[in-house]
Amino acid sequence: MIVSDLLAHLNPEQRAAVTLPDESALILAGAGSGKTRVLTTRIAWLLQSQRIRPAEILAVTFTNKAAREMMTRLTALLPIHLRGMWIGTFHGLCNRMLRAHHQTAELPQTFQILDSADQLSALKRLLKRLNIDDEKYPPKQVQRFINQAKEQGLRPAGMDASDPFSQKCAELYAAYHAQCQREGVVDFAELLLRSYELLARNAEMAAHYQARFKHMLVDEFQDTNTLQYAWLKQLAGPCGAVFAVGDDDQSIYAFRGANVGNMRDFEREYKVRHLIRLEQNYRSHGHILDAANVLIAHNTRRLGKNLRTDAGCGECVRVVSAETDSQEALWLVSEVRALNRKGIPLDQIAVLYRSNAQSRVLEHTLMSAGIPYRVTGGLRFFERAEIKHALAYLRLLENPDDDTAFMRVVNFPARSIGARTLEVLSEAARPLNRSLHAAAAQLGGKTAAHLQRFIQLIEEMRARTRGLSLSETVQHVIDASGLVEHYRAEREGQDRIENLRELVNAALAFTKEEHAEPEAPPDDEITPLSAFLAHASLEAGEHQAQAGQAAVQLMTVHAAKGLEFSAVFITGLEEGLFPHQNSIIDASGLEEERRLMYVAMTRARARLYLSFARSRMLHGQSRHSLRSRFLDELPEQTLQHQALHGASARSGAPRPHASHTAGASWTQQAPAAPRRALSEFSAPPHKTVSGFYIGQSVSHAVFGHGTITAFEGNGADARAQVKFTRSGAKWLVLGMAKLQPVL
DNA sequence: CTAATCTCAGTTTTT
DNA sequence: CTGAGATTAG
Repeated sequence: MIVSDLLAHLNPEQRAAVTLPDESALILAGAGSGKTRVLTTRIAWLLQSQRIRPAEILAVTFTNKAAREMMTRLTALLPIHLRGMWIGTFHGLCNRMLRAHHQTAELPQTFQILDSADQLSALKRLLKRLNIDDEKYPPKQVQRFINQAKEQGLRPAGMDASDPFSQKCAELYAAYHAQCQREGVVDFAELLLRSYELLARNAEMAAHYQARFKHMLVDEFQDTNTLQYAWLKQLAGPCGAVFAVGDDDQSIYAFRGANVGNMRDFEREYKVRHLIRLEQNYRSHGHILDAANVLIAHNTRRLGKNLRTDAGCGECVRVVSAETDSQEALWLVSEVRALNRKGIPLDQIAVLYRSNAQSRVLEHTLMSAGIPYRVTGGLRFFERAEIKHALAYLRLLENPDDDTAFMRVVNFPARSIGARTLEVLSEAARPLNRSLHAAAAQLGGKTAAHLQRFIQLIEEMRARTRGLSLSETVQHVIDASGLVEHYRAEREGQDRIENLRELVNAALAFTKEEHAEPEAPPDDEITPLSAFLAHASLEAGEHQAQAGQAAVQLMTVHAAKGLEFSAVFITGLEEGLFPHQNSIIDASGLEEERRLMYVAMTRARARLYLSFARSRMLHGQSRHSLRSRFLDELPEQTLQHQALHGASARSGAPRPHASHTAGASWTQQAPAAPRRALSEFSAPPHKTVSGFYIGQSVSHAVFGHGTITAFEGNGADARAQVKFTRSGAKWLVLGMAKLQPVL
């Protein structure tokens, strides 16, 4: 691809951004303005027209997905190899840097990365060890404190605590740090801070990197926190050109430490002469865009931006009021059907909500109607319990002193090593300042016998896996640890075993990928296992990717950022819910909620629905609420109102006299017979097994009423998982169970 | 040491 | 109403 061709396809602002001279610039990229395109084209332009070498470029993103996408697009664009270019997430790049300089950074070569859950359990262990009342110092709060401190670039020594709580937390920070150091582990924030300190303390090294990276490109700059910005500055040095792309109107992670102020600071500190606004929107139709523009204009302290489109006005934004949440869900189902009939694929329809709890009713209603859906969010692959168990064994192979991993699996599967034994062990380890593993070896007595067996098991595993490939190692570990055996005995264990097998595949795939990308740090030999473990920590894995089958997309507004859909439903637009109660109290919180609403609206291409319910089941009881103030901030001429009431309201709302569960009465009154629903779809939405299908309502002689949620096996072995209203989920052999369809 | 029972809180979460 | 986490009984 010739770069001039690429440039010809850009609009003037995009082109201006792509071809900016060798200096720092801030690009205000509105929603749907071709941000990624500008970023990748800029890199292509630098390489081809400016004779910049790949090794002189660093591009940083927040998510692995964004990094991958940039990589993919670049390789499609350019014939040359991108060897030497640093593209990745903040954490990924810091990891790479720390591995390369582990000695200077005072880390073991095989340091492990703690994810948030690991960090929390490490802290709990610490509190217990120090006999600290976790009522007074809740682990979660201590965790927050430490991470916030790190994100400010602070170490315990440099903290001046004003109150006793902070004082104690600072002490705990110090103790936690010592513990991590002893165990050879780092948490997410530590990756960044260590990397930052590495450069700050080694002028020579800093100078090396500063000279190397002549161009640094930053995606989603509005989401950077104080430490990430400091890291960038450190790496860029006085001469590096930083190309920052972001949108202050889409800053929705302030609650997590993101500092939009970085944009203003950057503008000032880097004396940015070129502030380019990308205001041409290629996604949404006119009315949708107008409505979003007017909404976000209610925020103060903006850098200022107004999106425009060449597409026509398009359809009006539909504002729908329902009596109850279940009526809202019923309406949504019928609307989804209508859209699908009109030819809009299900995966082009998104249902968004403010908080995860809201998905429940929606899921239930969609399932009863037989409409396939996919929920984004929830547990990801590497976060599943069985996977974390397997990884813990692997971590112990790599580093026996990793006490977090040790504690996780020392008694899993059960080996009769209980709380008492472990207390004794930890008591023994403390004065020695040794790891649990090391202390166990020296522990005598009969209680220690089981413990010795465990130590032996780990050592045996290490011996047996020496020389094996990565995937063979994983395979050996899941067998030898007894994990597979343990789950085989469990009723719900089949899925977990499946996931463990998947882990072996993941290891195999990882080995292949690494081979394709020869980007190992130059000076040190990192073991494949260590690299794989880092990969597992840094990339939690796709959100349960259901092999691309057409399904309605359900997710929180946060999760929808960066995505786009033909039709978008924003549900639960009620005061207290969206904007959320906890955010209403102060102006900045409210503005972030408004930005959230703005992000949600700008996901839609052709059709946007905004709905709210006057009463909603919340925490087990129905609550009345007012329509969201955001609805009143939209321009009337872009809207089209609809109020739901009457028959469907009654059928969807058995509330006032509901002594039986909503679920049971609901399903009986589900308006559409599922079989008819099937014919309404252009493509059959689900497969049938012996005449049954996922989402079907059935009844069983013993267990009562339920819904089919999954299938496995075939022929005479075919089994269905049924979620029973009263007795929970069960696997039933279809040939035996005599399930009756309920209409 | 496990299993059953109770209590209690209950936004959003790229790494 | 749910689900996690702690407490208590076998």
